[in-house]
Amino acid sequence: MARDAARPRRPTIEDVAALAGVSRGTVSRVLNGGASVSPAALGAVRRAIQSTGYVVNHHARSLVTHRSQSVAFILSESQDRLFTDPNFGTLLRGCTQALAEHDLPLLLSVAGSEQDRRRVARFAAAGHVDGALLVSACYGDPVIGDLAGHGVPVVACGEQPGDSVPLAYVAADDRGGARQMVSYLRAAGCARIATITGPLNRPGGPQRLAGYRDVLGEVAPELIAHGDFSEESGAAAAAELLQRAPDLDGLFVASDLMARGAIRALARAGRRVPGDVRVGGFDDSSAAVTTDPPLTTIRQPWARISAEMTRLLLSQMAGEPPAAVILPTELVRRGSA
Amino acid sequence: MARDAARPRRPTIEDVAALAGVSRGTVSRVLNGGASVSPAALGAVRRAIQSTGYVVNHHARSLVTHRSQSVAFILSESQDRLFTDPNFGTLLRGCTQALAEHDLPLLLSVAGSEQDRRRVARFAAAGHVDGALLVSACYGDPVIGDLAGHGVPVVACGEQPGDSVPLAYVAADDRGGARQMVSYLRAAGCARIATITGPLNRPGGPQRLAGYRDVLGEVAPELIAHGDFSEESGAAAAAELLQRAPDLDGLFVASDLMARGAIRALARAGRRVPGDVRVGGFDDSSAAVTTDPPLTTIRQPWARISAEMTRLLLSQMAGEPPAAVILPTELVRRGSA
DNA sequence: CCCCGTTTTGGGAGCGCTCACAGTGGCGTT
DNA sequence: AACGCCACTGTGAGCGCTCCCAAAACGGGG
Repeated sequence: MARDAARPRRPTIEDVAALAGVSRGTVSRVLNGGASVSPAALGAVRRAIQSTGYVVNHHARSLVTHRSQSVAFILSESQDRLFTDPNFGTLLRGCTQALAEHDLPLLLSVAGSEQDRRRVARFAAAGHVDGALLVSACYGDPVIGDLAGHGVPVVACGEQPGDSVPLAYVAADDRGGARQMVSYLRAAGCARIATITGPLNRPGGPQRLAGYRDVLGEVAPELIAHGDFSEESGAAAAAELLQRAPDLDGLFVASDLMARGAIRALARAGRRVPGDVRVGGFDDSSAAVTTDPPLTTIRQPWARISAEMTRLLLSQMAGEPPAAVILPTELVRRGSA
Repeated sequence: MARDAARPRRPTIEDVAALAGVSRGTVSRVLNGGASVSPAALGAVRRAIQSTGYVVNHHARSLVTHRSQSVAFILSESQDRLFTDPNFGTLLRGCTQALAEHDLPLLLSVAGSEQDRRRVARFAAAGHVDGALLVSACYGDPVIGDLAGHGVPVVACGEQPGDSVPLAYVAADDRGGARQMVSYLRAAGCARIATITGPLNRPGGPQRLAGYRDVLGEVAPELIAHGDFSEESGAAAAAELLQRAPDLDGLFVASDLMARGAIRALARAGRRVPGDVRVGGFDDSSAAVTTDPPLTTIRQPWARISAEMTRLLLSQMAGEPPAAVILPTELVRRGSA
């Protein structure tokens, strides 16, 4: 087989040592930072590594260090909603990049079903990864407790309250962002501002509703409809709101994707945006620029979120206790409000 | 640290052996299929595994077997276009799932820059993964030759012609699909059918243009515009076409995302779809249902594509030679044509 | 009852690495 | 000149597993 011919035998640390005229130990020292290695030896080893094309064998190293040098990115979410939401992709990309800078490969685990979740938890708890980034789990997701409980460093995206183990997380200031948007709508002259919430058992859901209430106080229940962050649910919720409160003139939607659905539903009902109804979204995902008119929304700082998640994970892996980070949001004015 | 307390010492194969009253070797045999192990021993070992909560140490195993039991999913694409295109997500999800069924974790590598590509290639060639799924590389991407040349099993998504090493790939029948769509447009009465192509140095690009030409023969150059698969490029190309050939009444766009842009551009120019211009897309990605009107398009069988890619990779990992698979497409009628 | 072929089993060797420890030698002090 | 110190280097042990070979156990014939 060509494969065997092409891979005669990978050079080992011993080969490098022999070529450099030093011992295994010295090569190992060079590989791990080069402390207390003479300049001569260091040079020789570097040259030997170059000329043999040596690459460390992670498995051998991990076997003794007990660290796998990789982290899992766990997407705990029903399959279909998974990659339709542009936020996932943005986050995944950011984390891959941030981890790559630390030479940490990212293991992608999709845990859609309960069974998947158990499989993934077992895998991570078995020490196959040094830590995990957890995304979009519902509150109280057992996978979380399992991992953090087993002493695996975990950082979640979004707050995870009601969990016994203190869980590190990074989140945008959902509540504050919602306040920003609703205040903005009111300042723009809206008198009857409705909202479409996300699922209240998922990160971001309750906080954005709370922000809405912070500004408007106790609003009439007919002004609040619930979605599940998907585009279709946004359209359905908007139709429902129009039924219940035909006089609404402002609409705060808890995600861009739902906002896109809502705008479509409004158009279908003959309402002009922003003429009749001003619409504000949340996320500033790629969906925000594909609505007509483009969506005024709250920007989540995804790049910083992924960077902070990675930083927090690394610090936990280094033994620091779990921490939480809340990042500020920003209002992005486009055409819809 | 809590972490150390929670992980006293993971049970090893030796612990299991002791508890089951057998030797290491026997436990290992059970772990690897249980051939020539007496029923009594098998039962005892299984019970011991249960009660100790033993999980194999991949690193130790990999060290001796020289297989890492994981595969890389390499996205060789400029950063920004990466996750905006819903196709990537769909494919990634499909592959993750298909691999999970074989208990193979997926290592996600994003190789946006030339430097990234080298890093990723080195990583994969170093034997850290048993194989790689390659997505959206431009033709002649050096990363490909490197890997396949080093004897790493690779399966690409989309044809990779012009490469010296025979490379396994899975693709939808791009040319046939394009023919289907263009024929459909013509049968619907379109007399001046223009096209917006994808980049001609990327999988799918040239084939879809070829399919268009198969049906229409040598068309006037003003009917052909080029995009890069992104939504914006679709809008720009459509505007350009409208300029050059104001009388066009049919438009075949080589991706849904570009089609969405094109439809927006047409609307802006006052053309009604499908009244004035019938528009056909390609992909049937999630973008197809978010256009107005919904997009008539060619469905790429993503689920089968990921399944076939995985199957091909596994077969190559088992020593089979690389093969290619072309999957049929299907026309999906919606409102735009 | 012994012999021989066939399961089944035990355990040594070794995968490639890190870690700890025991040198080795150069150099400044007393 | 003898000593201690320090920077550096070599080496044995061992991480947890699989592989392989030889030994043990088991049966069925002769």
